[in-house]
Amino acid sequence: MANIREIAKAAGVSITTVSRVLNGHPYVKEEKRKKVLETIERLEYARNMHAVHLSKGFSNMIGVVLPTISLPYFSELIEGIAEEAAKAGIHFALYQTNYQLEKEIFALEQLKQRQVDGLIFCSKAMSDEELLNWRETGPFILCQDSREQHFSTISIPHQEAFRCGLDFLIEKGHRKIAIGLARKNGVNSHFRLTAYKEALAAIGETYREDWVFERSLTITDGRKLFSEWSRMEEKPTAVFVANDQVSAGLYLEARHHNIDIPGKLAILSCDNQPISEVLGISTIEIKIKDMGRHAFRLLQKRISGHDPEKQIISYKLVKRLTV
Amino acid sequence: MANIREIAKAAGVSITTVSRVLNGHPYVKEEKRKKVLETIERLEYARNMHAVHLSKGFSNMIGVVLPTISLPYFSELIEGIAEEAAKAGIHFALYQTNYQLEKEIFALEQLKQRQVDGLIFCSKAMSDEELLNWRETGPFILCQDSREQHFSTISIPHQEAFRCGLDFLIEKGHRKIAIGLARKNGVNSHFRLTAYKEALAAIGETYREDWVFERSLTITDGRKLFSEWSRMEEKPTAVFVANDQVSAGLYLEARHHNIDIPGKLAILSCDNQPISEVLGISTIEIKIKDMGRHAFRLLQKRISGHDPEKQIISYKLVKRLTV
DNA sequence: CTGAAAGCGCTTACAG
DNA sequence: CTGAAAGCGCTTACAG
Repeated sequence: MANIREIAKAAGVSITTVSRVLNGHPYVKEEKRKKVLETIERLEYARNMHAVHLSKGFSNMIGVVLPTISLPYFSELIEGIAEEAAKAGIHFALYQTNYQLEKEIFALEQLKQRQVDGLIFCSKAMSDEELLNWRETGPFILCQDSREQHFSTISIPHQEAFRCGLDFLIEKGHRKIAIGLARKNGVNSHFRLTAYKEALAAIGETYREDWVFERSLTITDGRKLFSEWSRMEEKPTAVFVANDQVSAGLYLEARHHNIDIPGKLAILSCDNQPISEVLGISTIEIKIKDMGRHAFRLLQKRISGHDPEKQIISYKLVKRLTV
Repeated sequence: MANIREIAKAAGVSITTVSRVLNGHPYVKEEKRKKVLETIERLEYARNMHAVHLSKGFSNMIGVVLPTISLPYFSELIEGIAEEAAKAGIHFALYQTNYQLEKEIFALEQLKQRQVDGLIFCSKAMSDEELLNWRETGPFILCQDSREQHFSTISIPHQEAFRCGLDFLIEKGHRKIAIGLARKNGVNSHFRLTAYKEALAAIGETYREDWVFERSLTITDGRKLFSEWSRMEEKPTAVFVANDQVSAGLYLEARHHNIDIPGKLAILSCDNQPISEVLGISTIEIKIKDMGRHAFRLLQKRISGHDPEKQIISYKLVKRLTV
């Protein structure tokens, strides 16, 4: 395929001039510009971006690190990122980790090798302390809270939001409340658990470990959660789970077994995905797509040398029929 | 950041030798190899991949072109692609098009500029004829059927699969059957429509345009579909829709209005996502993730110079409670 | 406004 | 086994 030298020769100008036309520089006589453009068209020339990247030192590509894309939470987050990235003419590569540390390290190595200009961690397994070691490697941001001041973060105030949901349940008369968490060791789960313990303390209930369900992420997990609930001797009257997929599974399975909702079992979740609306499930709305959009802009700022900053995304209780 | 020259100097060897170590070439004295590795470690050296790509002429990165990632169909497809790509140590960039022609052209231009080594079209708006003009640009494959012999394709035999679903409905006594399609002008929709017309002809029913719902993709679309159904003077007794999201929306809304399913309204869809299992919706199972895996391998073959080939993914009728 | 030349950081025949 | 040198295809001060 043609390269810049051939274009220059064919158009009867210097390589420099071709490059100027390519990059939209001013100071090129209109006549020459036309000639060059014409030649490019005729020879079907396209720049070799590898050379451009080597020369310029960056690639206009960022990396998005996440456990899996098949959860609505993450695919919405990506949508938001993708939207802003497209506007800015920036590409992105996806690094699926399944929360495996080595996959996260792999992504960081890509950053080090300049494969990408920056990284967005949608969620991670690596500890903040460990990630701190990579600080000099290149710019990255987190879509979760961190007290580490060197990290730019965008997050939902999970503790506060979760507490808001718990208080709503309590206000509705519930005292026997179980919760479902996405991961055992995630940051978000940590904050939610804290909110849970605080809320229990506030109403004088004791914390029961068997009322904290873990690894609840999918519809299928929600269905399993119902089985566990129904096998319990002493049953919680309300279950507050991590996302609408879980609540959908739980709700549908419960309905299937003719459980009175919210009479016998109240259900609350987070996200406000379409499915929760169809099913009439009460939920805490989180604007995930917005978070993705902001995440991208935040990374852009870091890439262009701004100091780290912390951003917060708002949430909102959506009352429907399951509480 | 350190470059290969500094490593060479610090290790007391030539640049060539460092490169050999980096690339795992044989013929490097163990002693030197160790020394180089040590130096790399000490200086925290990482290759600048832009230079590697320029030198080698490829980037180990492919592009995945798709309308949106927030539909389960596509996110599963990506999962399959991602899985194989990770095994092969290949990255991928996502190009979301929303079926906009210029976005698809953009992706093809990236290919031309060597930004990616190849392209997987998960679904596209561009016609086969137009895409044919890009044949010389670089390797790409389609995840849909095409009679164009120059394209590698992997596909579900949509016409056959859809007919299988229709025959199942007919066998159950339905004659007034409506269908829902994802897009008006998609290839898949075309095949499904053909199957529909053939099935109607086979039972001597006339084709009614108002019984073909279009743009039915999401849960919300499924709910709308129910409203349309309920407003109809003459109601179809069965609706066969494009995916489990739509059938879920339709089913839930119908249940909400106390419609007897399948007595008053039979529902069938395609995919067999978890949600169809939870709701007990009959569906045609399509192994989308498998398709993604094979799609990646198919592209790999094209990239390494193999001739185009056509692959088919199997399907299976899953009988549950809605028919 | 224009061009010759150095530089980006690798890989890889080629010669030893 | 090893290294000097050419080459990948651009960009960008610098000098005019």
